[in-house]
Amino acid sequence: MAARSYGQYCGVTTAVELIGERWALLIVRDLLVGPRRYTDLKQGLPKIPTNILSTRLKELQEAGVVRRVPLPNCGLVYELTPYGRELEPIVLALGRWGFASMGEPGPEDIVTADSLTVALRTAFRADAAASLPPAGYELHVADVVLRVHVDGARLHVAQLAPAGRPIDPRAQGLAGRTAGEPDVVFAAGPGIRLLIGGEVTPAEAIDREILAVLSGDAALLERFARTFAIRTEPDGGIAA
Amino acid sequence: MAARSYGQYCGVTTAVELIGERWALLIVRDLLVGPRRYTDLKQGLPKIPTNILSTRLKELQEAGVVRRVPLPNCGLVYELTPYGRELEPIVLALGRWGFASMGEPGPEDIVTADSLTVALRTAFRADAAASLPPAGYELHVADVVLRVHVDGARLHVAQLAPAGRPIDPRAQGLAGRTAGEPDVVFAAGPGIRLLIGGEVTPAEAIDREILAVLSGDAALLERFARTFAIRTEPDGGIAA
DNA sequence: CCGGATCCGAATCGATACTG
DNA sequence: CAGTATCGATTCGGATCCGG
Repeated sequence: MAARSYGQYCGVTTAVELIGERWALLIVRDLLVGPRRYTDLKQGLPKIPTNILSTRLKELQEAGVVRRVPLPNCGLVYELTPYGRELEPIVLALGRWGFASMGEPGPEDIVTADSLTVALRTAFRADAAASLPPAGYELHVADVVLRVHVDGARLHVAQLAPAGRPIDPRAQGLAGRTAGEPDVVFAAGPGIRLLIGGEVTPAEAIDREILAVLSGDAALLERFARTFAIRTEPDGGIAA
Repeated sequence: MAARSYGQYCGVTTAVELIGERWALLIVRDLLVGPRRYTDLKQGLPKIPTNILSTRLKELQEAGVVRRVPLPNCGLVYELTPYGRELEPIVLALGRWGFASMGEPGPEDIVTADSLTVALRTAFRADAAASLPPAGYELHVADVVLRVHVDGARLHVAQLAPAGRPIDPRAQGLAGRTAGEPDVVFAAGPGIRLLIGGEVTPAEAIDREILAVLSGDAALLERFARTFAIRTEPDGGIAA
């Protein structure tokens, strides 16, 4: 095998040889949310060919990034090793960087539960959240529903939909019952990017129908916008 | 054009579409050191096919990462845009992450001036350096010679060899005359990785002929090892 | 020499079908 | 559920060539 080498003895080169192949970092992104079955990954990455998925999983295991874990009951999951988890700050930083270049979504572009979960993590401002009271949000984007709890500098995201079969049967029932009801429930389209990016205020977002409050206290959207923010500078750069 | 899309509306995906193609991040790595001509890049990435290099440069320009700048006298250089420079912490973090997986170099693996320069930046500990007196090092690895100056939390690296034609003719002569003579001059092979990784002490490195002091004060190697360090944990993780 | 463009075989990727 | 097999479409790699 010996993946096509760049022929350099250098840490960056080594890293790119390990996780630079097509799709590899997106697999890592989804596994950052939690262990996933082969099928979960396939659904979270609808356009990945199955042979590529299995090839990448093998390569990532060989690289020590991913581990294959048989489940006690049946089936198996892939999960990040501690070494793989070290990629978290890098993937989040890449997500912030790429955010500045996201235009309008193409007709084929979708939002998945895992990508949105990671997106919230990339935008999460622990510093800003720490000085705000705890809050629970329920966020609907396309067919994805996330229950988001912010408590001080801690962020917790649960995926209510699409509801895949839970990996751990003991988790059954916990999925829907996540630390009480949310304080506000709202639905958004891809334009939520504008809110995160600070290009519109929550009020403007509602006005322009980028976002709609389904229930709860609409005033909490202000707090949401302060908690999840990626401010891009005029030159495309990322502030703070 | 519309590069092969991953079909997701997500910051990480966007980032990977912009800089995830083969060779792209290595071009960025070299440009982080400074503006480079087409030929410089080709020499710094000896295994890149020239059509790939020009394709990538076009794509990176389109992505707003790289800018093509005609020189006043003649020729032209490529340089990172402010947006491209935002990748610096990401590339450095990737270099640290990949460092943990660098084994012995293969027979075809080389060390280039730019890759070694970036490697020093990835390993640089501003916090440790800040509490140490200023120091000048001259480092020889293969045919690369770097003049490294550390002054508090500031790191400056000049490339003495291989001596390419300077981009700015006014810089002529400055190349060799970099803020006085170094305090210590030493030569190393790929085993310098062990010193940076904390697997050997400077004394052991000299004993095992990983490193040889050519002139100056060998005691300064202790300071070098504290200034440039990537500590990897048993699981392959990266400490601090 | 610099800054590429062109051509072509080899390797990889993508889409679909199929299997234990 | 968790992949393997197949095969055409793309991309990559290596070499050569070209205009300034």
